[in-house]
Amino acid sequence: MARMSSTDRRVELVHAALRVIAAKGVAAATTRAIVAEAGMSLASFHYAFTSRDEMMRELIAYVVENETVAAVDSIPAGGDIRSIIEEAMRAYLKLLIDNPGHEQVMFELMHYAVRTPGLEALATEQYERYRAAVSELLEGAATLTGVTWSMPVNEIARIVVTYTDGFSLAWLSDRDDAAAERVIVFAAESLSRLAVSATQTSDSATPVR
Amino acid sequence: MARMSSTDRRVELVHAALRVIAAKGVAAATTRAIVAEAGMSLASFHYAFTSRDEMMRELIAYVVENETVAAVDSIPAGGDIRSIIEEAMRAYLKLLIDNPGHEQVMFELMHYAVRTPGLEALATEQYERYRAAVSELLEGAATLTGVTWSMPVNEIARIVVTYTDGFSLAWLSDRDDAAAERVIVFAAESLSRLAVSATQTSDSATPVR
DNA sequence: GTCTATAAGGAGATAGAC
DNA sequence: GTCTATCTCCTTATAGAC
Repeated sequence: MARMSSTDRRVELVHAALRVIAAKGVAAATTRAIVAEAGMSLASFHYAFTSRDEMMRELIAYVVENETVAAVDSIPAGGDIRSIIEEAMRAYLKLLIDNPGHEQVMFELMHYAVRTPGLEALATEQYERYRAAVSELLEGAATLTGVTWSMPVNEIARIVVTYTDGFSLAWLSDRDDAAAERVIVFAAESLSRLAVSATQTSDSATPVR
Repeated sequence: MARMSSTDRRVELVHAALRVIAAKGVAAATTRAIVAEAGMSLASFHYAFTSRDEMMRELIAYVVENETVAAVDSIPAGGDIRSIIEEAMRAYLKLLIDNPGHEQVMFELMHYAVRTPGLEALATEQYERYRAAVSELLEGAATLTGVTWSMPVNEIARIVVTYTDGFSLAWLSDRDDAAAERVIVFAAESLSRLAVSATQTSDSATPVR
């Protein structure tokens, strides 16, 4: 194996670990399985990382840093706010269906982080980043359609993530595409009620309470 | 240790395993940890079960069979349909806050089942049972308040479980009670729109689409 | 039926040659 | 820097005494 900077090696090992985890779960991501996937020797692992724990910390930090919701790229152009939300959620569902392993890894890593002393903060940060990404999407959609949100956008993002996490778990358990889409239709409808047409007075919208 | 029927021993070992998992996660539920928790010898484990895998199958089947949502017992008596839904969800949130380990175990076991060949069906069944329990609650609440549901109750139950799973995950990651309650307020509001006052004609209600 | 003792293998981590 | 070989510990599972 050619020489490689320690940083590159760390990144490569993290990627290999993610592939192993996606294929077989967190429990199967032993140092041996990881180096086999990366095509390295076992000693190289401990040359790059002092311990498996350190690698897992870096892996989760990497995921939290880089894995923002990919669906954020694809704001559908036309339509009203309801259909934009619906289409964005459908796009996310498609990602899930096309690559169930990926989303399951996110869930498993989140549980791992919550369980592991010293890593709890990473789980919190992971969700903050989800909400931040969704918030951007919500603001973009509002601008596009000329509405304003009747609630802090971050609060709405929390509801969106509640929906996406919820139907993702259900889908992972029963793989029922149609049922997930029905939930999405309901979700988009309920969320669009939080949008106020900018030309309306604010109390013409339906407040939540 | 007194003699004990093999069935009793199996049940006791499953309970011990659940305690270990709640405290330290699925990965920490080794046969040794389990028998230590149960106060048995290692050999007793393999007298009761042929393998750890068999125990895990029985454990998940046990959980799926017995762990229906405890909040179902506590339908709040007074109020309209919206406040009943809200109070029931608050009751569930209280369960979560009082015993986070329990709900986390449910999530982890679900992921374990989805990952393990031969156990996928148990994950599906777990969610079906959740929905069945919630469906009962929804029908009870509808009867109590004299409304009918404008959608199949099982579909509404799916949305309810989407909400509860979603805000449970978020709460596990950030422990933000107030944020969870705000989601619950929104959820109850959105769900109550699916209720049609029995004296109204059905099209006076707001359909989802 | 229940125990102690142990087999057999996989895990993380390290020593030391090159 | 990277490798092979190995250490030590912990895992599931079993053998065999009582």
